[in-house]
Amino acid sequence: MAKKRAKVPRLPEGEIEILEMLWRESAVTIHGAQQALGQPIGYTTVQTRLNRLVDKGLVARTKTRPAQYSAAVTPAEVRERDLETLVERVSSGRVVPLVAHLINRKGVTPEEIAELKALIEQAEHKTTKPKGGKR
Amino acid sequence: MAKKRAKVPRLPEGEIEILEMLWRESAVTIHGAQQALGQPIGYTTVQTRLNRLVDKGLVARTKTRPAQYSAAVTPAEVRERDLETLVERVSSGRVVPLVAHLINRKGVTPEEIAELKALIEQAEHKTTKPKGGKR
DNA sequence: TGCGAATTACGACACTTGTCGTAATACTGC
DNA sequence: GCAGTATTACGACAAGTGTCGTAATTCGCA
Repeated sequence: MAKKRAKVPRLPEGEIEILEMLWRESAVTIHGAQQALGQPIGYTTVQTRLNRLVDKGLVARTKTRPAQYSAAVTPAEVRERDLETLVERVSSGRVVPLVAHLINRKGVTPEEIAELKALIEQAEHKTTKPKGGKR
Repeated sequence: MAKKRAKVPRLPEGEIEILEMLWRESAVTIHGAQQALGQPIGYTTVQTRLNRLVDKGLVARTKTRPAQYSAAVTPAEVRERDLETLVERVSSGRVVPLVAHLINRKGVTPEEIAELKALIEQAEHKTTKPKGGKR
């Protein structure tokens, strides 16, 4: 039986590729997956990759005849981990340097600046009066 | 001969581990590397991993007798790539959602908020008056 | 009910990575 | 110059992943 995996370790690039496709498509058959991946990959290759993810508990498969595959982990779970790792790598866990990097990297549009300001505004409120922010 | 690799693809966790060690130590012998890694890994294992990185052109090795190994890629190159990938994954290349995520993830201190404000201030100037934007 | 097509199960093969052991080579102090 | 040690080169093995081919099974329906 496929073992349920609570913790999501850092996934190989290829598996993320599959998961992203599933997040976009929600549920697909092998054929659908093959199409959705868009790359020239053989049918059985897709089948194998999908099934291996099922074995790992990262993807679910229905028992219906043309089996439907769907992600068993949320983007949040996977990305959270990646993000965590990256923040750690890039700036030892510090958020500000990373944001600085992001902003300076390619520049931001005036619209984005406005949005960022709003974000900080919000954060400021949450910080100064942590009345009962959920989570 | 080791082929020089201009582009740095997404590296496996283990190789990053080695590179990070090298960035910290700047240059080490195999013994040094083994020590620096801090983990109970065999000498030849370290040797192999290091040499494989050399083959890929990511690490340089001197021809001195106890060879000195050092990173041939900068943290910036590797992180830039990781960052690029992540921004793409998390928010399709959009910076704002990612920043939002970062801020909401663990919250930020008032000091950080001040720093963020300053950052945006700067970005704003750069954007509103692109007097001589090089590029 | 039996055939052809769709679907699935299995297993194979190459490459990468982590882990070593062992053989070959280079140095060093006598 | 040589023995003994430090260093390096080579090759091996297991696990994981990407790629398939082919055999087995299940359906739909004539």
